Amino acid sequence: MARKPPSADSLLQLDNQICFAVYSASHAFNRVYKPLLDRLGLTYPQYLVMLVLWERDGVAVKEIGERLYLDSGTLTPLLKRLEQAGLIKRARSTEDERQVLIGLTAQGQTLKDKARAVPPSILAASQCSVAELTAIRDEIAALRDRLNAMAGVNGR
Amino acid sequence: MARKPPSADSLLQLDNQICFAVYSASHAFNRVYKPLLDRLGLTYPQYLVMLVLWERDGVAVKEIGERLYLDSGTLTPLLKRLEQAGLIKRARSTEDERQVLIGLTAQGQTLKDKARAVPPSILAASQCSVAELTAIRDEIAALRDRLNAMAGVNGR
DNA sequence: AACAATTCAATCGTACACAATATAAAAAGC
DNA sequence: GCTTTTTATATTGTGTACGATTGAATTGTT
Repeated sequence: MARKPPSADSLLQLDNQICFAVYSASHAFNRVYKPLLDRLGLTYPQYLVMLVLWERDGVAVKEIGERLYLDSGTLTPLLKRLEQAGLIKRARSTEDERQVLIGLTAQGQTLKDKARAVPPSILAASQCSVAELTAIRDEIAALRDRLNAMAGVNGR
Repeated sequence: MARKPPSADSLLQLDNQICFAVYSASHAFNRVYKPLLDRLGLTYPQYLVMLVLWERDGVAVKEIGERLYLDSGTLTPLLKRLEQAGLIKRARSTEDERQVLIGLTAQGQTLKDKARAVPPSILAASQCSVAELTAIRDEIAALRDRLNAMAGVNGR
């Protein structure tokens, strides 16, 4: 058995772990988003749901879950709060009554205009060029997809 | 009114947002970690606290919070669960009674040996070279630090 | 047609995460 | 010395996250 390398346990060191970098960056993003989203009356996961709906209206809960990698246990109460806020409506599909279709209300549609102000503010806060952010984004997304494949999550 | 440009609202598209890449990657990491950490009887945030303590024992709650970017509202109940599990002990500092010092129990020390198996498994799941992961890690950490600076979070 | 297997959403229990507030100890100012 | 301010932790309330289970609806198979 060989002796330990010079920096014993370096793999267990917090700052060496990519997962912690990602975990803490996620929180950091949330902190930057919060004041911006407060103006829209949304939390960050709620904002993600709205992004999905602004891309395509009238989606089943399951599809929202597939796009955001969230399950019904998370989405059901979140969607109820969005409904409470008057931004979406929930209705069982008539073709397949197992599904609940999520649609935007007029108010939910309108909110998109205010939301356009958000991404530029984030870009500014990151103090990065668009090219840099795009590169990191694609690397992280690729890493995420490999991890999800490993954990048996079916992608989009 | 002009027609929409080819990629109207591209900034609002889910997959174009780096924050979503980070957010979803963080969840993906959690999914990969879960079965590994279940064997240690830890959740991921609990594992992070243990990493801090394995690096240096007998730290105040505040310092743990600074390293992990978490506040007492998160840490207090988490630390109580770790105490319940017999991995740590909590004791008010005698010099400064505002501080609660967190120390490893013998059992908490021992757990480090089992924990050494975790990082290699993560590395394998990522299907990346160490060099690639290191590069992404440092980019994300740098981004996180800029975002935190923007949000007024005092670094380490 | 009948029934087993699957799918989808909801529910429940546990565990973060953070804002806001409370409390108590220590430090600073006068 | 005594008040004010700051600091460290704890508490409470709201909102995610996710595993496990349930129940209703659909599909697949015989």
